[in-house]
Amino acid sequence: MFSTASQTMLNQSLFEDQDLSSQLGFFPIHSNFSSFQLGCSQSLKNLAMVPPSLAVDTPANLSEYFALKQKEEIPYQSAGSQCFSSQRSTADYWAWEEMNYPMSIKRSGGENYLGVSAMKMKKIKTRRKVREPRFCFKTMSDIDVLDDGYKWRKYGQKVVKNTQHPRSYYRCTQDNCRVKKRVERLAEDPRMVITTYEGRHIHSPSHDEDDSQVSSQITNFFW
DNA sequence: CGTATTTGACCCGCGC
DNA sequence: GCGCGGGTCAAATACG
Repeated sequence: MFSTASQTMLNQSLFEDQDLSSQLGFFPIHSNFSSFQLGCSQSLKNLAMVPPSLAVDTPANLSEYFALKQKEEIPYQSAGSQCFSSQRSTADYWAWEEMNYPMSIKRSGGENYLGVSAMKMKKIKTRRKVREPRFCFKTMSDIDVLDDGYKWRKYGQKVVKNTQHPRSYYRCTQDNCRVKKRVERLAEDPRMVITTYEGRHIHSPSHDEDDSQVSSQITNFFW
């Protein structure tokens, strides 16, 4: 069902580092992207992987998956148990999300460097604040801002160190909805777009289409 | 003219 | 304490 041209290209890209992916149970992605700087096993305790059967490979599928995610219709899996037990064949995993509790990790250099994401988790631990749930996608697309059914307003752009592509920051335009997302391109492969969502919408997508119909179609499609 | 984007300034947590 | 760097703010600008 996902045997599209983009899927093939995506997999080729993702499989570049077979060792690390099989070792960690998820794909090593752009080392300069803070949310993906989790190349150590400890961090997996705080991640939930997207089930392979629900892997999405195109912007359209991303939109569908995101819609489901927002409605909590897709159960989260604990990466800590899934990745290192029976599910060793994790080649289809390509996205992850943070679980909503702090982790105790120590910062280390090189490939195991933990970026902002992890550092903020540490802050949360000390401040006893709960971080908004986050999950992210790696998608092959010419379009930076993928249509996920929600309306976003850009509030910042930043050139992250050691990358040539700027990271863009968006906020949901809906009143009282504090969902944010970050969009950036992979340095190693500019064809890939990484979208990170933070928080959960308090409303349904503001699309012109018939949302309920779309939703039911998606549900039937997956389950 | 109202709304969205751009972009430099600013904030703040972290490591040294 | 200081500097770095990611994230956010907000004034200026663009756009319709």
